[in-house]
Parts: sequence; C-alpha cells; structure tokens
Amino acid sequence: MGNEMNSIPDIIISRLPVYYQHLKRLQDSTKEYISSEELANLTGFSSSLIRKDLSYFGTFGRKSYGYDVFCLFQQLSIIMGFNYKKKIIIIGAGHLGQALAYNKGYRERGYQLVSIFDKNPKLIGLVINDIEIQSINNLEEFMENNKVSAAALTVPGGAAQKITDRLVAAGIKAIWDFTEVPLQVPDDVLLEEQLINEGLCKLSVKMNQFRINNSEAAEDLNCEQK
Amino acid sequence: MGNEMNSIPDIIISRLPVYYQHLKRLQDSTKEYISSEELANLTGFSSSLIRKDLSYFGTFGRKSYGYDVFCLFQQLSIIMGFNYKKKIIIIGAGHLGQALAYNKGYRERGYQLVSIFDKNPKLIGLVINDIEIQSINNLEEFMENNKVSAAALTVPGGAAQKITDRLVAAGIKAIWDFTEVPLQVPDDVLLEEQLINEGLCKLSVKMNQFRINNSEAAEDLNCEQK
DNA sequence: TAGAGTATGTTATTTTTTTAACAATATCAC
DNA sequence: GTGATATTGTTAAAAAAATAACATACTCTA
Repeated sequence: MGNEMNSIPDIIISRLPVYYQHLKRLQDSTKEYISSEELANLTGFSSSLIRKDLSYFGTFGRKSYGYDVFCLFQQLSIIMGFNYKKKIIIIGAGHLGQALAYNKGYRERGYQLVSIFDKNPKLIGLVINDIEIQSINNLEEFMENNKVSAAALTVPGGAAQKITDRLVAAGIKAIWDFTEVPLQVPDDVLLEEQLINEGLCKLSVKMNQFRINNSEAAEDLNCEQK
Repeated sequence: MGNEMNSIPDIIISRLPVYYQHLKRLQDSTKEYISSEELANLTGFSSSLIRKDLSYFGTFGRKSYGYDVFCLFQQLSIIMGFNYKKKIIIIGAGHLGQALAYNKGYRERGYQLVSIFDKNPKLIGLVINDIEIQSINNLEEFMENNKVSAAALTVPGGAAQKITDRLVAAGIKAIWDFTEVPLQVPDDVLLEEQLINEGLCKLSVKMNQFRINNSEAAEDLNCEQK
C-alpha cells in the first residue's frame, strides 16, 4: 500500500494535477467508469504508467471496468490535500496579482483567498473580486490574527526577498513565487517557483529545433571562447 | 558534439529556463566566470548534471575557470532560439490576458507582442501596454497580413477549442494555452499547456504530506468502492 | 619551468523511471 | 453456470536519468 512513509516522488506529484484536470472535466460527462487506456489517450501518459501512479496511493480500480470517475476524482482530491482548508494571501496587487485574485482555481483546491497586500497607496482600498487590497504594513498583524497557510508572491523582483523574509518571520509555510527571482527560505518553508515564462521558453526551443531539423542550417552554436 | 539530429530530451529542455534565469541575473553582477559547482548552489541541480546538460549542446567551459557568464548566457539564448524574432498574439483580454500583455518576458526571449484579441465589445479598442485590443473577428485577416508565430490563449474554457481551430486554420505554429482545457491540435502545431494552478496543487500535496508524516494520523485514503 | 591546484568534459556506475508482460479477477453473453 | 473478454495491480525488463569518478587540460605561484 504505497506510502510506507515519507515523500511521494516528485515525478508522480507532477502528474497528479494532470489527472485531476481531466477527471474534473469528466465529472460533467455521463461517463461513469474510465479505463487506464482511455485516461492514457486523454493525458498522453501510457496506461501502464497511469496504473502504476495510481497504485502508489492505493487500489482504486475495478477489474474489467476501470476506475469510477467520481471516486477517483475524490481520491485525487484527498491525495492532493484539497479537502483541507488553507487560507492564502496575495502579496503584490499589480496586473498579475490582480489576475490571480480572479483565479477560480483556489476554492476547489481547498484554498480561500483572504487578503491582498500592496504598498502602493493608490491600490490600497481597491476591491478585487470581493477582497479589499490592504497595506503591506498590515501584513504581520493580519497574519497574527489569521491562520494563513500560503502566499502568492507577485511583487517586483527587487522587493521579493525582503517580503519573503517578512512572510517567513510571520510564520508562512508555503510560498507560490511568481517573481522569477531565486528566493532563500528556511528548509521548513515550501517554495514553489512559478516560472511564468517557462512555456514561452519551451515553445521557443522547440520552434528552434524544428527550424534546425528542417532547414539543415549549419549550426553555429559555438561561441568565441576566451 | 551532442545534437547528432533531432530532439533535445524534454528533461533537459525543462532545465534550460532555470539556467537562463540565473545567468540572466548574473549579467548584472561583476562575476565573470562561474563554475558548475556555483551554478549548482544557485539552481539546486548537481554540478555533474549541469556539466552534462551543457555538454549536450557543445563545449562552453574553460578548464579550471568555469563558464564565462556572458558567453554562456548568449549560448543559452541561442540554444533556446531567443535570437529568432517571433510575433505573438494574445487571444482573450480578460484579467489574465491583460496581465500577460504587461509581461516583460517577451522581448528578451525574442517574442514581440503584436496584438490582443477579444470578442467583448467593451474591451475592443482598449489599449494595454501600447497594444490595442481588437475584435476576434479580425483574427484571420490579421494573421494573413502578419507572420504570427505564437498565440497565448486566455479565453474561457468553453471557447478554447473553437478558437484553437481558427488559429490552426489561420496557420499558427505554437500555442501557449492557459485555459486548462485539453486541446486538440494537429501534430505540426506546438502546444504548451500552462497549468496555471499547478503550483497550488504541488504546494497542497506537499503540505498534506507534511501533515501526514508529522501527525501520524491514520490515513483514510480508501474510498468506498462500488 | 615545474608542481600544486582547479574545474571541465566524459566515461562508468547507480538509481530512477518507464514500458512491457502477465496472472488474477471481475463482467457479460449465452 | 461456463467460457470469452476486459482491465486491473504487480512483477520483470528495458530505458532513461542522475550521480560519481576521473583523466585531461588549463592556471597560477614561485
């Protein structure tokens, strides 16, 4: 039964949101059961891999039927801890911070957006999706009065480490970082770097590869050395 | 010399943006050379892995010195194809689309944002970061007159596939998809799924793991079956 | 110019991850 | 019920990825 102790391999964790996404969509369909083979077609992972991933957490399938769509979705929610309620705040109410405030993904994953902070006086008081932006000066007091689990960090790069230190001092346990600045945090604070432009990079690499493969252009990848 | 032909392993591609990010920051420092060991400290990858990744593309280092910070950055830019100019458009001028329009990451990666499209008449004509939002009705005409390489897709899920089909028909070659809806595209169109909430999921899983490991709570991960 | 020190690029080894294979079990048609 | 079919969970094998090890080559000091 899988989790003897300790940590789920990162590679499995990275696939869980994909399973979740597809199963969520299937909730709206009339489909009651889904086989690993069908799930493979949807996700692009092999059926074998999917069965193995799921078996890491338990025995959810039904022989000759497949997986109960609703049950598996519930299980995934539990595995990912979505049944636990977590309060989240946004630090930095710029364009990205505001867009994140409208994110509908929080609730279903067990997060509740409880506040948005910024230092710009022009933004303070503004209400975004029912949440009032408040002064970053209130951060410590707010965190003392509210059990905040996580913070989305959307401040300018220059302010990132300083704010992070304040968050850590105030007892944050998880940071979702959009700043693209390498942050230092203690070992017991979870840090998730959201490289917002990663997708752009990957597309560019692949377009480039395509160009190279298809045009047989001499590769001038060697920089003048020394 | 690495790339005999064909495709860079995805696992290497996924690390390139991280190397890029750190080397970009190092440009601002006075550091002239960096060793794989130092880069390992910055990125969290092992020095051995870093040397191996880089050697996949060529020979960039200098024995007993390390890597020339500027040169390596340039090389990575070339490897990722940032030296090629690519026109990008945004489809969907909601909160996320607008936030993306302010993204400063395009230019340095060789992308130029050339237009934003939406179907909402209230948004059409609005200028975001010097780009005027235009009607989605103009999409095909615009693409005919402009060599657009990539599209960021930030429309509501319901419209995603339909718009994708139009983009494909109009000759798009790369889609950066924020809709969290599984899209069908032909084999020759690159699709990069940007699961915006992936970070939230990962944080939740890990917080959950921590809870389980530290509270020795009986794991009730078994759903009632059938 | 010799010798100590350093850090690469690459080869060898280990570990992790994926795929393939299949026995076990449940379903369904008859 | 019986046999044909389907699909799991798991074990075995293969492939991929990461780490460790090290020979090589460059630098610097004296």
